[in-house]
Amino acid sequence: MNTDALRGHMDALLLSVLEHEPLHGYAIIEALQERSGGVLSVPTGTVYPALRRLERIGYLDSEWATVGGRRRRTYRLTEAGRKALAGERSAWQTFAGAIGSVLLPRRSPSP
Amino acid sequence: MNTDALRGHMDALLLSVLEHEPLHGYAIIEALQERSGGVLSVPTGTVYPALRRLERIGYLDSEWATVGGRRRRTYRLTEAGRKALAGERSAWQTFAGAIGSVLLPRRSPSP
DNA sequence: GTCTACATATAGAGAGCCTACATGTAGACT
DNA sequence: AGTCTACATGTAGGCTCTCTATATGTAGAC
Repeated sequence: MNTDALRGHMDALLLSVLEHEPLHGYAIIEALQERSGGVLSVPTGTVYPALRRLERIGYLDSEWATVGGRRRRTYRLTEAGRKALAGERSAWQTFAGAIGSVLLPRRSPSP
Repeated sequence: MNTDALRGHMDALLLSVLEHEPLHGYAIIEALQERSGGVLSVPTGTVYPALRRLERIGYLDSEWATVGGRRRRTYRLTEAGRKALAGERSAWQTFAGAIGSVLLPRRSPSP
């Protein structure tokens, strides 16, 4: 389960994972996989550029840390990012509702 | 509500709309809009090429008709398209479930 | 000495959705 | 007669993002 279907939803996923705690890229990938019950395996070549893009547009900021001899870049949500997350969430609900109602229409209830 | 978010889900939408009756492009666009409660306004430049693509890979076939002096190309689901639709539906449910569980986590239930 | 896990990054390809434009009929209104 | 809107299909080109593949390096286990 892993096509281009993610397109347009990565931002929401990344912002959401960072909502309650700052994380570095590698940990974000693990968090996505864990939170989605193993469904979302997002490759590093997707996540790292996306994080930089989100930083560039002001939704994240980052700082370097060294833990156990390894360099990490830790990302945290900005205020703008927090607002964007709220927007992304409601957009997702609208979107998923719309797709759902086309794809999985409920039988008309007994009259 | 109309970004690139549709990417990867157009096939499912089109196949689904054609499940119970053949329709021509223009009518498909209207059906999508109606079924989604006005949320999905898919431009013609998206739908017509997508329909041709689906026909090329064997999920649809089409024939021309003239109704009230206007030419229509009516698309109908093939057997392969019907199978693909089933796959798209379950893929959507997996996908939406995964995104949902990342984006809208339920608070842990009282222990 | 090698392998795996941890950790980040970039280049290039590919897919497909969107904007804009082109074309044409039918019917209503002025 | 002329214009406007709804109906109806189609293509070209741009753009953005995701993915694959590759590169680099540390730490710890075996």
